[in-house]
Amino acid sequence: MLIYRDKSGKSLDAYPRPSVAVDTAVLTINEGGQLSVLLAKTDDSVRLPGTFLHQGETLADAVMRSLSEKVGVEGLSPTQLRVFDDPHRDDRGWVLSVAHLDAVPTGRLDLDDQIAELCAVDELPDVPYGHDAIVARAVDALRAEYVDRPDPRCLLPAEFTLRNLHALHEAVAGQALARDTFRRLMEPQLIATGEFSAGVVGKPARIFSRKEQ
Amino acid sequence: MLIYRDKSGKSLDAYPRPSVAVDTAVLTINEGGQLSVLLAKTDDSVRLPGTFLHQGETLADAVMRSLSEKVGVEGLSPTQLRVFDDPHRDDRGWVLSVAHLDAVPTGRLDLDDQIAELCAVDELPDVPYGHDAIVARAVDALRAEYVDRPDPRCLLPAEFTLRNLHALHEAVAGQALARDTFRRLMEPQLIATGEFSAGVVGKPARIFSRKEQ
DNA sequence: CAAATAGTGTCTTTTAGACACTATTCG
DNA sequence: CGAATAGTGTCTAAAAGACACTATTTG
Repeated sequence: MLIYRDKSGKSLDAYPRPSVAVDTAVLTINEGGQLSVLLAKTDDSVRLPGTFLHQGETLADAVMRSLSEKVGVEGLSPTQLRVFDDPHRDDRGWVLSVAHLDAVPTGRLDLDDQIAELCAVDELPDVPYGHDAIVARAVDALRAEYVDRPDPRCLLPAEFTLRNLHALHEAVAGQALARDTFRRLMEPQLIATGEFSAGVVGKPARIFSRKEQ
Repeated sequence: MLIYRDKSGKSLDAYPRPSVAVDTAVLTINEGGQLSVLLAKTDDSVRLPGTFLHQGETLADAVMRSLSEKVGVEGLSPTQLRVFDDPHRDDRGWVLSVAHLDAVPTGRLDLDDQIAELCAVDELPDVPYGHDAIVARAVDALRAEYVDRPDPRCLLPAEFTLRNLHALHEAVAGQALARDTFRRLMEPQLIATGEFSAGVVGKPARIFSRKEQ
């Protein structure tokens, strides 16, 4: 490894460096069909799950490690949101936090109530470290991803009806979406399996799957 | 300040920490009316201007400090793009880089050719450290900002004609924009000063100013 | 006057939204 | 059969695009 020295001859190591943390807003649809965020319970507060970045690790790896340890969910795809960089935001010292968004498939979380809980994003309690801003931004980012695509985060199972997809989109958007316009936009982006739903009242619905992405 | 210790009793300081740099894609419109990016010349390469984050400093401050030192431009508004976090991207050691976007008013740069140059974004040469990806992302972000607003980065002077604004938008978008649609979208978002342009061939054009943002 | 630019009016196409109607299932 | 849901067709309103026409200046 090259040793870098600046104009005054100091090496890189001579300068103070910040600790770097990752905090993640894990979004999912709760049992009531509401867009919700995963919160970790600590001794004195409720906050987003996070961890410090280890040497040789990417930010995405750190996010996945923290989620694997705290909620036992694997195989996600964290997306960076922004860096929170107020030098005094953390009373433990100089800590930069890189906020992330991730999403877990509907109903796939099996939480230990002692350490974690789901909270609907429009009923968020007070959380420390500006984590409410991270949640707001994560929700905006997820909404933007879902505006014109069926299910980019694979929140539904591999096969689903247009009704399932419509309900998912309404949960993500937080508002009612016109049925007709939704259909016109989504149907061309799906593959009809030829199967039909059964067992519930009403005409059986075509079952679709996602196109390869 | 509280001393934080983790489960194993170590304090925050006991863990290795990365150096954190900022790199900025400074976009402007060059004299030929092309969207261009500012590149800093070093002994052995051409790259985006950047610096290391100092203690007690925000990322935005570090960006503004580097631009003030390198190109003598003040009063900008850096926007975070993303963190580049490949542990081996920098051969000087473990360095995270936070990429930023900024924009300087058209023609306001007065560059020293020895240390900096403007380069049209669609004619970018090879640059190290994945800086080409930063430029691409900065261009996307700037385009998104200009899609539905007149001049959010104040690239034009305080007063301008619709023709000036149209030319700016075509430079940012990198493609021709229909005159009629552009007019319909922008005119309601501008304030007519009551003044008219003069001295060039053609009917004098109304002069507009930006609404307070 | 010719060339160049600004500004307005209007027509068409496309898209979004609303809504009605038919089809098929369960209980 | 009635309630519930799926799927299709059609009408209307809004937006985008195309284009022609008029207005006003310079040279």
